[in-house]
Amino acid sequence: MTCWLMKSEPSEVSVDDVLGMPGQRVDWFGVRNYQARNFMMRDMQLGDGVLFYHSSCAEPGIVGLAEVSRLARPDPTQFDPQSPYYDPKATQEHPRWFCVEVRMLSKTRLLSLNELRAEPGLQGMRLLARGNRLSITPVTPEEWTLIQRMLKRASGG
DNA sequence: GCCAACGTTGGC
DNA sequence: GCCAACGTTGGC
Repeated sequence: MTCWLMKSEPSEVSVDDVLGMPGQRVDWFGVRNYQARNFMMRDMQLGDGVLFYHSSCAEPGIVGLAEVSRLARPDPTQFDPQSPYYDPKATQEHPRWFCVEVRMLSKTRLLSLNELRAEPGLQGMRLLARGNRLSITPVTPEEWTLIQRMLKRASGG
């Protein structure tokens, strides 16, 4: 099993939003970066673990545990002229953008970006790499295990 | 709002 | 294929 960290802006789709959706499932629409798309298209498997991360907000960090619940399929928003994610170069025959479906397993405490940065075992984490802007990044098994342990600890220390 | 860093576009 | 210009991300 591969694990992933997936960023979402809570003003668009928050962890609580997903928990309120049928089956606690959400389509990961709106990815418009080829690297992130390729992770979804080529690498994600059913049951892959997902760290749900809030970005572009007051308290960025991990806020939930989820899993890949459906394999990649064309992102419908690319075909919708009313959508901010509309892509005029995409066609039904040749879609450009794909999305997986993610199912929230549990809300966690906020594991803040600062706390992740301060953890010696996470110095190589892709999320924390200088200049990283990717909205989907792989998480190694070691990082995954360590983060599970951190989530069980109280925050602030 | 600022700005560093990165990705994409398009002329050549 | 190069690369300057531009747009976006995302923390602060």
